[in-house]
Amino acid sequence: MGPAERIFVAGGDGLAWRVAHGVVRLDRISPAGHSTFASLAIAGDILGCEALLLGAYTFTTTTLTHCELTPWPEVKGAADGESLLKSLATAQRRAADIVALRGGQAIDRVMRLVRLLADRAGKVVLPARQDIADITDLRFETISRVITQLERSGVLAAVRIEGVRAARGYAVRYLPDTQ
Amino acid sequence: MGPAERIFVAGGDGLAWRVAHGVVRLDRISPAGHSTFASLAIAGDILGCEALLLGAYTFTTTTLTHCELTPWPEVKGAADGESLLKSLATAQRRAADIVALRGGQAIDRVMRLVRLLADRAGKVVLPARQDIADITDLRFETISRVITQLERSGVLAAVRIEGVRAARGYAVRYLPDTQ
DNA sequence: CGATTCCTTGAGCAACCTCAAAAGCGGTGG
DNA sequence: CCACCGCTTTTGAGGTTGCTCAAGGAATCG
Repeated sequence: MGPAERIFVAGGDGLAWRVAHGVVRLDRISPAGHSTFASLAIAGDILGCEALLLGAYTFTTTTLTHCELTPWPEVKGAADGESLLKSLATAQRRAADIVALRGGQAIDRVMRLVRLLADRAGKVVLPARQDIADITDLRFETISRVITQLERSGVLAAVRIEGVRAARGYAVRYLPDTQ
Repeated sequence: MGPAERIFVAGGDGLAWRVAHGVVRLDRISPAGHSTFASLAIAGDILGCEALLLGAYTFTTTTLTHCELTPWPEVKGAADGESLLKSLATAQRRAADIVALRGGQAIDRVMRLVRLLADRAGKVVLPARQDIADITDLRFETISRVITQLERSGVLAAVRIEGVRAARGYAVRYLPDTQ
């Protein structure tokens, strides 16, 4: 799937998915109907497994970058206690990551997000400025300024990303750092 | 348990618990050893169920108010897929609540927390200023000023809380509101 | 090539932070 | 009972970060 595509909608029913590649945004929908950022899912995370029991998705999900999703569980009926518990533990840790993305100075929030999304080699395709702003609870103008600053200081460098059409990627310096 | 007591420590092993009453703080411990706020657990939430599978708690947990905890699951071996999945769904929603506590203006963050912690009747025992500050990513001086402002404007009123020794409680007006 | 959307940059302002001092609160021991 | 200690909370004054509003530039898509 490309960026900015809807995967499923809160309240609907359907399968669960594993994010094989890419970044997915989870939004909670208020009674009034407007959506607020709730969480992120990245490679390895499970999406929508609550629907297996409850028959309804909790969040509305949207791709923020090019994404690959695979049905979960791979084998029907294999959603046993152990795999669910592992999924729960991952979700808890991911939630703590997201909370951390909303604390501290603007530049630190953005760098924490960059590190969260970067692959081992330090390559990363960032979401749109407005999505980064929603994630970090900053304004998109602030995100723009911070990224400009990071480029000028050499922490981020624009690079071609192979295999992803029309996506501007970055190479990140100082990857192994303060978590 | 009283306030500011340690329940369990990240990396340790032990039982899982259900929060019957009170507010519990979850902290992630960095490799360097200093702890950062990760999440909250309130009445009904499950604590440390990841240790049932992994043999190690993910977070360090501390009580923020007077708390009652009960072992979970109530019946040994009853931690089946269904109850785990329900616990997972609750944890996801709680995580979204916490993320929301770190967005918007200071007064809105504090009020969102107050509403999250208040009981049906609108009574609430708040955590210490410093803990509220850690939760909302504000400074404790800011929390103090905001609470003073809420008292002066009549949104919060100091009250006696029955059955809790030496705890200053508040009554909250405007409970059923923007979530 | 025009339309739309996203991104960049600037200038002034408001919200929150920092630093500091003093007051309140709870426990301990004379 | 009162004096003292440590810790938390309150309050003030001034500084900084990030927000608001605005305008123009770049990218994308039909």
